Amino acid sequence: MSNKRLTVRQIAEIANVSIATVSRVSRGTGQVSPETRERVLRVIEEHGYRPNQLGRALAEQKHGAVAIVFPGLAGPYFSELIQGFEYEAMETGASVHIVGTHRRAAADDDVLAMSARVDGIAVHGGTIKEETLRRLAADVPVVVLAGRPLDGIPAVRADNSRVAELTRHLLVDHGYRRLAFVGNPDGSPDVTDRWEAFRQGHRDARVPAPKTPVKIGLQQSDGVIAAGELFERANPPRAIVCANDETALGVLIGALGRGLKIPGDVAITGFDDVAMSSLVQPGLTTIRQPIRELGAVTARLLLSGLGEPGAVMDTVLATELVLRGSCGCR
Amino acid sequence: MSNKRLTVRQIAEIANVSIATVSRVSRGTGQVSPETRERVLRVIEEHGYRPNQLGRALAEQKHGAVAIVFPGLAGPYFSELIQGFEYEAMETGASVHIVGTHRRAAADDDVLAMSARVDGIAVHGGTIKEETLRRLAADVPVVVLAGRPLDGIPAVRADNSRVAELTRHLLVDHGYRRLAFVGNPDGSPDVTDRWEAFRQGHRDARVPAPKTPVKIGLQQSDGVIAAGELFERANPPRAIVCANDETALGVLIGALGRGLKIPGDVAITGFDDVAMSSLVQPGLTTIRQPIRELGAVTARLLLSGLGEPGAVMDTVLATELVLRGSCGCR
DNA sequence: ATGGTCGCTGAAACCGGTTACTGCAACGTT
DNA sequence: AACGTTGCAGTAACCGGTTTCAGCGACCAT
Repeated sequence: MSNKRLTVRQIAEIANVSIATVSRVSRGTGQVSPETRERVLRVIEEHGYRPNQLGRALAEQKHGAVAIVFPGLAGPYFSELIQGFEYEAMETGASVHIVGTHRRAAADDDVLAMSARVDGIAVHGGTIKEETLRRLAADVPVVVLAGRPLDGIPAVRADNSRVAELTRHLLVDHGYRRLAFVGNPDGSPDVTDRWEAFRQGHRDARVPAPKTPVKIGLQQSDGVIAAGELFERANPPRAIVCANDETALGVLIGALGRGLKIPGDVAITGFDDVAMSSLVQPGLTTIRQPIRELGAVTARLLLSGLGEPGAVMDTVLATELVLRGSCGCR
Repeated sequence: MSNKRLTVRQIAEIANVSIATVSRVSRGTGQVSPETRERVLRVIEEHGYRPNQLGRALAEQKHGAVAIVFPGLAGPYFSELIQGFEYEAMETGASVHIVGTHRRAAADDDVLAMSARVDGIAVHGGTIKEETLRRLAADVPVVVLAGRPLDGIPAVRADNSRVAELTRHLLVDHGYRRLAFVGNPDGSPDVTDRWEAFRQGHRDARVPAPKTPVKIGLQQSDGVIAAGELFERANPPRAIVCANDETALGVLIGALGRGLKIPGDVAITGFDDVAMSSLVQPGLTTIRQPIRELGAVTARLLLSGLGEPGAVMDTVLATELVLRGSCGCR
């Protein structure tokens, strides 16, 4: 029943005014006499007129939309992140495009093409090549989400260095030795930082750190796989620091499935503090990062225009150590 | 370094042709002599010209974009679904808008507003009011995803009736009595259908079905909560049929945390067959639905135009019973 | 030589809005 | 009475593409 939408000119004709006046009334700008406004409003109401988004966008020279680029959206982390971003964007009247690069061959090209459709793009750290990122930033405002600033491209991220504190806690407060790190530092800037902080924690405690991490993805199922590898070792780790809660929960499930006691046989920690982490038995010791806020701040930054002068280049949100049972506390 | 983009007219002037010719060359339509084409292409190449998306969209009267509306995107189900949708849409050159209605007060209005920005909208079952859905469909092509067709609005969904077969398997093949259903039929059409099929399975086996389900959300953490309720009952269920794998995994974690044996003390089943389900110990008996394909089919349907005549009104994708250890098999 | 066809190209209309500028009438000031 | 403001509304240009239609020269057939 899609009857053709009316245009400004038709509304103008019906209301017996010019298109300029219709536009002024519909967007509430400029001055219009009360009677005229009333009359035009009635006509608009009656015919359910809503200005065509394309015409408006072309005239205003802006899309009223932003995009968020991320690897794939598996797990609560990305869900929260995107919802935070989307909620904030919608609040400002901007719609949100998504581009998942996972499983896509020409991802970088797709991202570049997206620049023609939006007023700004948030790119999750580690999803596209630096070179692509630079070219993208030449076309449209860009913010790196969960990564480091690059050549004038601002970033929004969480304080990953707190993993050093967590590591120190395991080494010093609990006296554990033989820690393992689960996560692939090559995959994302976040994991790079956390692995680095893990090693820093060892240095701080003057304990030698493991040479390599267990390189694996960030999903719960990856954690289960990691558990398989770690617990089959001749000399399994006493404590496992995971790059995020998802993998930590996977490791935890893998451990429980093997009849291991947590934290008696092995301590496990994560990063994020997702909903599940406080529900499992024992509760997962982790580092809380404000995921939703991360997305929201990014959206705000993107939509605030990214003015040249004293622009914010690096926004680091505070994180917090959350001690529960899985590390041996309590 | 955002040097202003060149327009058709500028390219035309440089190449010494008319804007019509530039347009013809850039989009490869109409006939242009080889030499002219070559010359224009060179200019386009040199200046990195790419047609402005807004101008093009206005002229072509289409956005080149579709939207997907869903409650919230927690869990692997929505991830897969959206990725399937997005991948297929991108393949066709359409970009994807997302609208999460979770936590949003004016969700219905937002969805309606979105209709001005896209060529089609996929709405996940149960996210907006039927009335809104109807009004939406008056403006733009709509497909209901994981729900039933409504007044000429086509739907794409999975065969939920297989839950009856699963229920029969638990009742007859394993001889369990006292089954419980975890999931809220009021929340989504999928759960409504599965609850209905659960009762049908009881009728088929001539066993009285429980009066009410455990009304709870679809996330893993909800499953943990459901476990709390079920296992504290005086007469806990012998088998638990969950509305999806997420809650089933939550229930499983809750059961393991209480030291219960699966399937010895309690059998647990899910729906979806997400990655985790084959990794837990014991493996989760579930019903596999082609989530990705569901999203992809929806996108294809939306982008194929939804022609009037013999249009497909209801697409039901096949599901498959996957028997693993959690029901007592093996 | 004339008329018709074909291949190529350009002028101009169009998509549907926004807005700078202009004009007009009513009013107040000297 | 002449002149400057002020409030309101319309004309037309513009945003950046696509596409219809017409024109023009080359070629071929009569």
